[in-house]
Amino acid sequence: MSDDRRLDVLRAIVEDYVSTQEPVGSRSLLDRHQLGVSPATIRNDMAALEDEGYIMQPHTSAGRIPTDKGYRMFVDRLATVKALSPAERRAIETFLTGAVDVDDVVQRSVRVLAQLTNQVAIVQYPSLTRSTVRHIEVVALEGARVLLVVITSSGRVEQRIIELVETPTEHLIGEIRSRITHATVGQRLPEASLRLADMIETFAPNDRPIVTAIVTTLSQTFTNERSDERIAVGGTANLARFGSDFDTAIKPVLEAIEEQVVLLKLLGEATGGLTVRIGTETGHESLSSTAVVSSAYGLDDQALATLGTVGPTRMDYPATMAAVGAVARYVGRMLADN
Amino acid sequence: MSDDRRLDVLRAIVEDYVSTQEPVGSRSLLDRHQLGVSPATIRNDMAALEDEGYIMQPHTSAGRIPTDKGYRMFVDRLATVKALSPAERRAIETFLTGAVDVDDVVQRSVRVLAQLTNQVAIVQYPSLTRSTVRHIEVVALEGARVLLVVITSSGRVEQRIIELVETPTEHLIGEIRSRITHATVGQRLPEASLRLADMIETFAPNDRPIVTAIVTTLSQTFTNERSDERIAVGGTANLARFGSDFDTAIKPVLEAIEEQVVLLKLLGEATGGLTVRIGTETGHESLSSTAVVSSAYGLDDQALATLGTVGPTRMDYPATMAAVGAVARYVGRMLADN
DNA sequence: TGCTGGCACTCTCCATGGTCAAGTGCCAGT
DNA sequence: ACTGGCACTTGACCATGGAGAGTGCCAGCA
Repeated sequence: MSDDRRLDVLRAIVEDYVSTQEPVGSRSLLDRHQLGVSPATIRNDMAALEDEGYIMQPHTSAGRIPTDKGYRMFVDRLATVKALSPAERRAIETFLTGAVDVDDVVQRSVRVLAQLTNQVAIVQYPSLTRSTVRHIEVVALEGARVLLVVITSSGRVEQRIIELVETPTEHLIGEIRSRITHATVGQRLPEASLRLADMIETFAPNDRPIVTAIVTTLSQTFTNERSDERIAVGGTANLARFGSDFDTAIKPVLEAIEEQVVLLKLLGEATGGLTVRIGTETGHESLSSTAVVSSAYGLDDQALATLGTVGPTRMDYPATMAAVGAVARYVGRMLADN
Repeated sequence: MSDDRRLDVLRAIVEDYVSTQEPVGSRSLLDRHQLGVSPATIRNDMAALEDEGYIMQPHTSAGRIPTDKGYRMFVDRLATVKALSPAERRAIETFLTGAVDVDDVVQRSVRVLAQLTNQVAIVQYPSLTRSTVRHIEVVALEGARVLLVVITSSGRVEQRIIELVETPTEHLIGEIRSRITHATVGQRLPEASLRLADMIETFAPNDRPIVTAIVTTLSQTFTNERSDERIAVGGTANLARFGSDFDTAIKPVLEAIEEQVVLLKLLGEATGGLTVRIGTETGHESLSSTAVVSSAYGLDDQALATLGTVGPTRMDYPATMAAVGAVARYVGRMLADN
């Protein structure tokens, strides 16, 4: 028995099942693919594939459907990369080009990704902790209020307003601004946070309460988990494609979306390239019929955050992977230009 | 035939149907409510209510379910206001108290509202056009870049970075800042935008290109539709309660959520108090089995934006209305304190 | 005039059972 | 090593036939 043909059969099963959503039998498989052998031969191959755990039967007299292991094999070794059509490339480009700020880039990418893949799209906002400080501004408002603004390398702007116990002199504000700028610009945020702490000592004891208040708030902003974990979700209407059983197929995904922490874990710390997590590989019981395709994006070589899609395990992997990869590249480029 | 009793029957039908989700017949209705009459009498009343369009039968030999008109009557004249439990009040309070900025207030309210009502919750961000300018900052960054920051009365902070054709002098920046501040602080944003336009003339011709660039960007920020229409959505997992038929019950709602414009229309320009839109009253064909409960929220008497919930028409109106009202009041208070 | 008990009727729901088609496993033959 | 053939399994589909819930209506009663 030829090993090659057996893998061809597996590929054919995955492709047919993905497009028809129905268990595929030996006959209908031959109708769609020229394998040059008879149904009986296919049946033997199928039996072997089933023994090895790549496919299974929903019930005795039905066709076969791929298992998670089967999809995994398909993704790793059988799928041929499907290039995006020029129209799709253009769609991504024109859609993203109009963005005016980081927020807008994220919103738009989530839309375009959902539309391209017909799945639920997730885009994580550029991580604060992985960015560097580009600019810091300290501005006195009315009374003892002070506005702090941080601009990061990815173009993200974070601001905080605090109320001091006493109104600072203009000179002090200027001094604080320039020393903070000197200490932190160009640093990664976590490191900048450390530098700030060291800086308090360099001020006169009288000024320290004010300096401490400002520095503490900035430090919090630098290491703010909440804003580091922000994500945008889109394409939830595509949940229709997940299956007809609401409780087992759709509800778990909606719940995961509500729990942003779960979503972030799903996207995972994709180190660089495309990551595909199939069924139980997601590490969540309730998402066993779900697959996640994700990719890091960033400026040049440096990963800023992650984006991806969530769909049923029976998805068109080559197309989805191509779309996720392409959007990740474009988003990275957009943020680099900024 | 007593009109009073007929309305009692309608109330009983609504209450039973909401809690059981099944058509209610004359017998089971008497089991749960002491109406002091026989089933036959109830049947006569039901027939009359059906003639008037308040209830209907899904099929000949089934119980009755309320029509949109029936729910409307219930909401307008029959429902007794259900006060929130102390535990619920406390939940809202503790949940919202921890918020650090406007963004956080909105995120938290959407969560608490979804949890209280077990429905899909929607909160519109405080409207820019209905706020006043509290503070404006113009800061020179490196090169010819300038950072503009607007702080509104509701505590919202908008910022924009622009690149000028030429590096402005520090003196010019200071001048621009003070004149803009003078012209706009305390004004509503649309009016502030008008004032800005008039201001350009007061500068020396040489400075006008720079002033114009800054003023134009600020003006755009003041009247930015995109950020005026931002909304947060939560509790989508509660869509499970909408019904079992995905395509007719759930998908339309998901699609409405994707189309933020539709959502905003749904929330509507609730002028002040609680607004309830039932079924076709939403003005959307596909949402005919959906009801929207919304309320404006704001500082004191001034409406800032709207929040509410989307649920099936067979919802617990008194409870939902109480929750929406309470959250709206708390959110208004939170933003006023700011 | 309004309420009640009774009765025939209608319609959905569900369990039953039989047929059909798809698909399988296996075996003997090439 | 592949193929054709055949017996077998099983879910999907459909018609059938109670059972149960609920109705409308009528005649009788306060």
